[in-house]
Amino acid sequence: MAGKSPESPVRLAAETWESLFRAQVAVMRKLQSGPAFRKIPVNEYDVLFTLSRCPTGWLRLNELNDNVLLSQSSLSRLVERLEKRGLVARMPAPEDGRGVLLQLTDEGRELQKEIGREHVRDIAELVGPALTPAEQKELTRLTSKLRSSLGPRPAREEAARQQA
Amino acid sequence: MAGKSPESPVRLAAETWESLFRAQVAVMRKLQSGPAFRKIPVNEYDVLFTLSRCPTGWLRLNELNDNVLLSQSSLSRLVERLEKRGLVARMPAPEDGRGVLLQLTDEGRELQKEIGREHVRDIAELVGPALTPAEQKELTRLTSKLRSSLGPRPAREEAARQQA
DNA sequence: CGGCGATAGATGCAAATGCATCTAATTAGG
DNA sequence: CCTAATTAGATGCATTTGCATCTATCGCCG
Repeated sequence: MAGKSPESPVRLAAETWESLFRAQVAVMRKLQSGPAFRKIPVNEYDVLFTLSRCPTGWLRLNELNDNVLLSQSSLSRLVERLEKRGLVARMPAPEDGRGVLLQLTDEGRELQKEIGREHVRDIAELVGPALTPAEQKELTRLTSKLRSSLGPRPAREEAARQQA
Repeated sequence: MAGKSPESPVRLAAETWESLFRAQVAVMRKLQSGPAFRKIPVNEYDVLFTLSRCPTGWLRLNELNDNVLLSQSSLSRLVERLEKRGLVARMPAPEDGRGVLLQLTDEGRELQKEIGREHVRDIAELVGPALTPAEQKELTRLTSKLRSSLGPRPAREEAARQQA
């Protein structure tokens, strides 16, 4: 027998996902219970964060939906809430009459920064002691590779200018 | 890649978490939309899975709660639903009059196995092509290390004095 | 023993979520 | 051009979720 495989590829992949998933749950649980998220739920912060990272400042609702683990309708209403609270602004997409563009308001940007600072500090306290810098870099590399390999971009011609 | 930009430890940790989180979202999104989860929501499957992995077969409700990203009350009702569907059975904990023990019913075990098979296949199709076996092992190692470093067993006595 | 704070779960209720569906705008095809 | 098929978002409605609170039990200490 040429190959020693104590573990099948299928089983290995399952184990990898299991471990990744549990780690995410464990970290997220700690983060959620921290003081940073008393003012705003994690999902809503995530939207503010994604908008803050958008180079143009404006983002389409459906592109936002790729980054969040929410159904389209839930995201629609979540954004509605954020708008009602004055944290984001909407405008009809110039090139597509169906679309909606979003950006942070000044208030939204400020709140994101404020929460973001606390959030980043909490993360550092959790992840920093757990992994060496080299391990963190490797973990980043592996998760990035995994992610990019999943969604090789829906490859629309116009999609080139989305985000960097 | 010259190490030209000296990244702060805080920023590195944030980047690591960001990447881990996005990867998890991306994978979970694909898995959820797969055919395996038409019969049962992911959260509910996760409970069945955790129970199936329990060596004794019985698990306390509060221990279950550590594995799932749900509030205590939501888990309570989720289990209530599962019981109503005949997938899990409850019994009062023998040593602790407050506690509840859970185990899979035969039907629950069968459903878990059925979904589990599809689920594992889906995972393999997503993760397998994305990372080499060595990379998968390394990712497993890093996420395990991260997780174990976070929750080094919330010793009951120590846990009380953390909250204030 | 008896009281007191802490822990395990359950429950009322308001808010969030998802599914199915609807409308409007874009694109494809004759 | 005009019509069918597709896509972006919004909305009605039932289910699920979380927060606050409640009950019951456990553990501790005098």
